Amino acid sequence: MLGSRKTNEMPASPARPAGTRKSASWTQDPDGVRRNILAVARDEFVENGLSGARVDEIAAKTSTSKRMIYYYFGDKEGLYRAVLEEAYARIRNFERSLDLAGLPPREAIVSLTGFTFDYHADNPDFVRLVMVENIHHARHLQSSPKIADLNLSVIDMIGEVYERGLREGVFREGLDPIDIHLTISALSFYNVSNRASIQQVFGHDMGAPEARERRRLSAIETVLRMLCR
Amino acid sequence: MLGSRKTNEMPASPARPAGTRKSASWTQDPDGVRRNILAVARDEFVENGLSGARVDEIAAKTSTSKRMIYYYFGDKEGLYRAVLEEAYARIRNFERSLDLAGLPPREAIVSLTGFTFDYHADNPDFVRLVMVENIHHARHLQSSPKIADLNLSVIDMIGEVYERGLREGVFREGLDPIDIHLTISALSFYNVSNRASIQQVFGHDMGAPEARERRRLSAIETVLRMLCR
DNA sequence: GACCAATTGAACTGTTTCGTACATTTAACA
DNA sequence: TGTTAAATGTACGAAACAGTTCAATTGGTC
Repeated sequence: MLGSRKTNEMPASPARPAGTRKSASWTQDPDGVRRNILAVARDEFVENGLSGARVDEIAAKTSTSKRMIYYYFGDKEGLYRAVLEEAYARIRNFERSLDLAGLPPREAIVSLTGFTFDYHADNPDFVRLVMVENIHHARHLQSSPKIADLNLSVIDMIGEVYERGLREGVFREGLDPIDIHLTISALSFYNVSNRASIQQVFGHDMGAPEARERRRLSAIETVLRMLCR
Repeated sequence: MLGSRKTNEMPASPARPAGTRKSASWTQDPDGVRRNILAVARDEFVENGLSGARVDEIAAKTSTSKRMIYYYFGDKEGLYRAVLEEAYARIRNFERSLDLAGLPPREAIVSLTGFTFDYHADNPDFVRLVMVENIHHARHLQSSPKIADLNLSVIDMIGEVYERGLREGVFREGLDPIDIHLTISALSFYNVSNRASIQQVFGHDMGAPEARERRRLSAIETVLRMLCR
């Protein structure tokens, strides 16, 4: 089975022909180099964790050199922090793209749960990065600015939908938006984060398309039942 | 705040007075030494992951020496595997202690969910170890014998209770015992595994007693609603 | 108290790994 | 075309680290 682990190649600059790494002539493309390093680094951190990842290995897989990693990111932790920030920026973007205000409460919850589930299933790298970060007690999230403010928007979104559902009489009272979010997240996260151990212990592959689809429907149903009267 | 990270000291042998590590005289207590090493190693692996943990550091924190680690466990991976096996053996024991057959279906599910939730909350080390193992694609669970058979019992237990609930008309049809288990696990695991990142992003501490209790009730309620007509 | 096997200590080895020094090349622009 | 600052390559240093060597000590047993 080939290509199960496809490395994010992404040439640093279009002017540097693929296969001719480190050729004599190149176009200045600091942003491309940065992105290239970040993509490779994410793969490595996701695969081996923070301590497990090797700077030399990352360097070897980029179109540039180890020198550039330190040039742009300072040190290994700086690189890791950049990877982490990018990952969180992405999911924020995703969440912003949701427009629940236009949907009836029930449909809004179905949509939110489905999208959240899919985002996790489609982006195991994000899930694994969050796992790695939690092993490190989220120390790097802490030292990183601009992460705190963003994700509160999800809670606000849920709060708005929940209020609406309450007024329309479809949702039951006494629920906490954070609790709702945690439930949706837990049901979306766990299948991906614990896929390997579940596979080993139960011989059940959560990644298989049918299993995933069944689990998706189950998650949506569960969240609905949690909310509705 | 002292003692938030209490190292499992556990002297290797009673005859070796605490504080007098490596004294001239000792009692033969291979099992005690083994347990001491395992306890310290678990702390280190749980705290730093497999790659992050340092054999020298583990050795320094035991009442014995690095030599003994290699003497008993072969190498770092062997030690890690032993820690992992012990952790799974423990939760198996816990699960065996449950007697759901004597309870009416609803109460059985309430009990199972509550106990599972509590076990995870009370044993963050187990949760973190499973996270570490999943980062490594559960490679060590695979190479370890005797892990597969044990946990199927939970599924059987759930299956039995579910069947009973169906016959008595309290549960709805069409559910899969594995799916039920995954839901209970997800709701129990996530709060612990992602506690640090949730704390950072939402400023909400899942570990605080009130938050934990609220979440516990929510999990039970959610599982009940998932199952009942 | 003598013997043997289990158990232990300390120093050491070879490798891995992060990070840097230093020289050099190149793009951009006057 | 000459100047300058940004960008890059190579080779190296120093520390960290897993695992080993070799000798020695000790407990149990007869």
